Amino acid sequence: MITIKEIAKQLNMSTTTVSNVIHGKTGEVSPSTIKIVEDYLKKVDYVPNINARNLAQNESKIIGVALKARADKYENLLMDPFVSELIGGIEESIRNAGYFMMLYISSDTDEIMRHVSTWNVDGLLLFGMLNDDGIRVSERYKKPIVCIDTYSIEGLKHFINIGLNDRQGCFDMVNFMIKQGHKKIAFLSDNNNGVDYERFSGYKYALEGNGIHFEEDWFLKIRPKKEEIDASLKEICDRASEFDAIMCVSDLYAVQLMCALTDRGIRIPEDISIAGFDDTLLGQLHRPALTTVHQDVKEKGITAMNVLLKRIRGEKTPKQIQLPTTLVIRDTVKITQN
Amino acid sequence: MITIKEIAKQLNMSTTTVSNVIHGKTGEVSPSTIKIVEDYLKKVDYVPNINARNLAQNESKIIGVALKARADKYENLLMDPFVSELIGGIEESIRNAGYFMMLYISSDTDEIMRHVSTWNVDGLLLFGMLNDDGIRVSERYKKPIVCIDTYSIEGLKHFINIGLNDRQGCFDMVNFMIKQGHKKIAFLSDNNNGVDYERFSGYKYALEGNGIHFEEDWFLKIRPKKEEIDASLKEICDRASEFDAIMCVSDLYAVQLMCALTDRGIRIPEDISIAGFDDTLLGQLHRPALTTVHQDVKEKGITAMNVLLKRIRGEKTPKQIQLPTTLVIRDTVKITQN
DNA sequence: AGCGGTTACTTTTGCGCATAAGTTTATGCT
DNA sequence: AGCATAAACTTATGCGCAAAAGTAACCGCT
Repeated sequence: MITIKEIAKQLNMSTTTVSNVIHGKTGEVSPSTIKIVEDYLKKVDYVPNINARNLAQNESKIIGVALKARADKYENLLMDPFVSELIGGIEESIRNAGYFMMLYISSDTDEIMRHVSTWNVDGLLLFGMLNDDGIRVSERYKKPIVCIDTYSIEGLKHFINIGLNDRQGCFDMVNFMIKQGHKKIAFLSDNNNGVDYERFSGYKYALEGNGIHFEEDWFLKIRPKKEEIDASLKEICDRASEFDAIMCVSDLYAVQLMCALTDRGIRIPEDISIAGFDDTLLGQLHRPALTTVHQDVKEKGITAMNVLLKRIRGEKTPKQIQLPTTLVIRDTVKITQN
Repeated sequence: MITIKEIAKQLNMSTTTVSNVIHGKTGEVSPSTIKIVEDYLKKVDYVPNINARNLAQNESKIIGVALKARADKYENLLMDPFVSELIGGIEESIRNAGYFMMLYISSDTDEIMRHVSTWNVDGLLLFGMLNDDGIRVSERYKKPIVCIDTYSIEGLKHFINIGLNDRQGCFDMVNFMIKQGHKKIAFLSDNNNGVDYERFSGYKYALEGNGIHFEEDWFLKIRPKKEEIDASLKEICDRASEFDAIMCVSDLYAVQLMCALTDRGIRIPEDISIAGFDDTLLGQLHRPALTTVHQDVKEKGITAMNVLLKRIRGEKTPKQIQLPTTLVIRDTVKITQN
């Protein structure tokens, strides 16, 4: 690996001159020298040593992207098309901005924050809730942090959040279902926090707004662990006849549920209607095609990165951005002709 | 960010002593001093500056993971569940080994190699074919490179490859279909190189081995671009009646095709049988559930990383590893009872 | 001639760390 | 006592780069 020093020696000049050419400080160097240096740089295919550069400049040009995997949820967070689509959008933005992406998947916020500090990354994108302990650790990390989909009170206090109008999205969908004559609508989720809680709230408001009384046991709790999911889905299927429809907190669950229902001969949407949330490939490529709440995942990733980059450059940004949702009516919610 | 120098000053000792404690060189420091330093380190939560460390040691503890996106194929490679599952496996291995993952998605091999050199990454994992130009550039990069799923002659000559018995997998599946009475079996793919070619070969061998003559127009070429895929799928559906079955080069295409067929009232497997390849979530969560060739994607990622790590440590490894496939018989290939 | 200012450089310093080389003190051994 | 040696340190150097500070030559102007 050739260094500036070596180049300077070969060309009989100082390292500063070479460095100036590299950084396009044309005012400092004569045109003829510039030419000489540039030609030589090209000839030897000079590549700067990033560690040296970062050490000297105290920056890293790295954006940390931390996915807080919930150990109980999936073996691999990336298995959810929602997450991989998000990462795709983020990666693209990072690259376009001339930064690099350090992908970090862990369930240990502390570990994440430690790594981020170690690497001196210029900014951090957090996906998944931060517990209060994690927030405490992150206090020490002085660079910008942008969260995606956080509803943690502490998190919102400390960080910028790029979110979604989750409540509204679910509200709209449940309203739509009610308008189609559905009354007994269950809600399927694996927990009652953060995003899931918001969506649940939207669901509940829609019920109440239409004079439908929400029964506690309409909240269908799914256990997502690999070894439990089948049993969990079975329980839910067994209760399917109690409901007109099930509002699922994500496409992934909606599709898993539909498979389980179909396997038991329960027809969608004739016997029961299903709605999802996220509008991922999984729902698009299912038959019947999933009626779902669309969010622009890629846009979310891009927005988050743009905000982060602005903060890195010291510009002001809103503290909170909520992206809109739209309904995508396909074939899993029974339509009433009128 | 506290530095070793500062710590040394506070404790009235030399930086070397502090450094020695950090690196566990207990032979060089008295137990009492170790205690003092360790306590202080914990107290101030010392985090080493990675750039300085790497500069001094000439290493980076970064593993580059480069996905060569084919610009024509998907907007986002990560959209394919196969890819995201692979990344998940790789990330886990990298983290367990105490390294970091720099994810890089690009269609420009040159750009990738340049970045890799810049960052002085300790090793590189390449997914997607390398053109000869890319290989030329990579010559300059002196550290280990492991490819995943490469069949490029030049690539195989220069790098380690972790692959799959693609040919055998397809051969087995087509044989199975023939045994179930299928005769006119088409092959669906978007190109005729690398992995796709291998799978195609397996398909062809199986036909020939069973005395079925392969007609050129049994190769169904799909155009994966977003704006063309629907038209492309339509053309294929229009020819569906010509075939007993379609062997698809990937689950993604298989599922897309099934949707297109279903939408046209063509029943699977009654009217036509479909088989996929990869065994991703997409096929598992489709109904009818996709009959497909299974590969352990996560295992592939882990294997690739392990080989790479061995090479980084200077250990010997095989130049080529081929993972096995197994058939997963579900519901999209019509079964003949006998 | 003498001065300010500009151009085109070079020398020097320091980023934070690891480590080779050097120093001092204590310990063991004959 | 004298000397080798080990233990427990410190000092000094360099990784490759960026940038502050320094220098030397020259130009135009009064």
